[in-house]
Amino acid sequence: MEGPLVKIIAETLTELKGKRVISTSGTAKIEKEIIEGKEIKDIFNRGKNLFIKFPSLSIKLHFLMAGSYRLNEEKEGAIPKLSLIFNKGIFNFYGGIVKIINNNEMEKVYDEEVDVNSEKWNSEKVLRLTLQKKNKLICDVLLDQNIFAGVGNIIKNEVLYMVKIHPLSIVEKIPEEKLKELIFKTREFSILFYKAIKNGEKFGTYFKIYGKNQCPHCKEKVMKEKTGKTKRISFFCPSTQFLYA
DNA sequence: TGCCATGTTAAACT
DNA sequence: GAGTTTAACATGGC
Repeated sequence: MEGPLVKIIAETLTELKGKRVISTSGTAKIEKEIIEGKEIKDIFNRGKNLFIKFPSLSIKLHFLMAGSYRLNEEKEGAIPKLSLIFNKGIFNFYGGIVKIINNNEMEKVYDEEVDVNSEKWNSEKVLRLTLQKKNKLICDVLLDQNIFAGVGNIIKNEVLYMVKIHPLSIVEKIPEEKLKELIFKTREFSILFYKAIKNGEKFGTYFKIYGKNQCPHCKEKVMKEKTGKTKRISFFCPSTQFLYA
């Protein structure tokens, strides 16, 4: 699940703010008791991570591919990883990963300035961090959550296609202006993605290359292969997208 | 029905 | 020790 969707979930869950956790349950191997009796101070996302913030510590939820949640109901045939039980109501989280981290660490490790959907997104910082990965493949760098928090495999493929850069291009070989264009496009597309889902549009409405067979630009067959260290699938058109190598 | 994938982490290797 | 590969997790969709 990519950043824009997690942001929407975080916004949906803000109604839990101010609620006190009466008890907890679930299969997650964490010290759940530690949050019992505590009040939810905030709910927000940083990239793909969803944070439920309590005084001094936070629960970090990650949806991975197939995570989900239910508010005030159970999900049929699934066992919660974590349930937060309130005086009135319950929050259930399924699949994914649950962790408890302290708030100092949260602020230190999960930088809002690299979150493609954050108001504090800082393009100069993202450029600086990207340039440090000079000999890496751009397809891998785009998935680096310390630089492009919230960007997932779909956004990766779409933005590379939009700016016509081949996924196997090497960072230091890409002209800086072109790299800037790519960086701004990750932001632009992530916001578009967010707004589309908010407006109830179908998931995938704006995809041009992800999951496609034919390049919309030159009509050639789209390549589909696992690329880079991350070995995630890249959909790309070798004719339309230039290989900087 | 079986397999893949909007993803990450830790263990097991080399 | 560093780098790479595999396994595990969970489930909707094709």
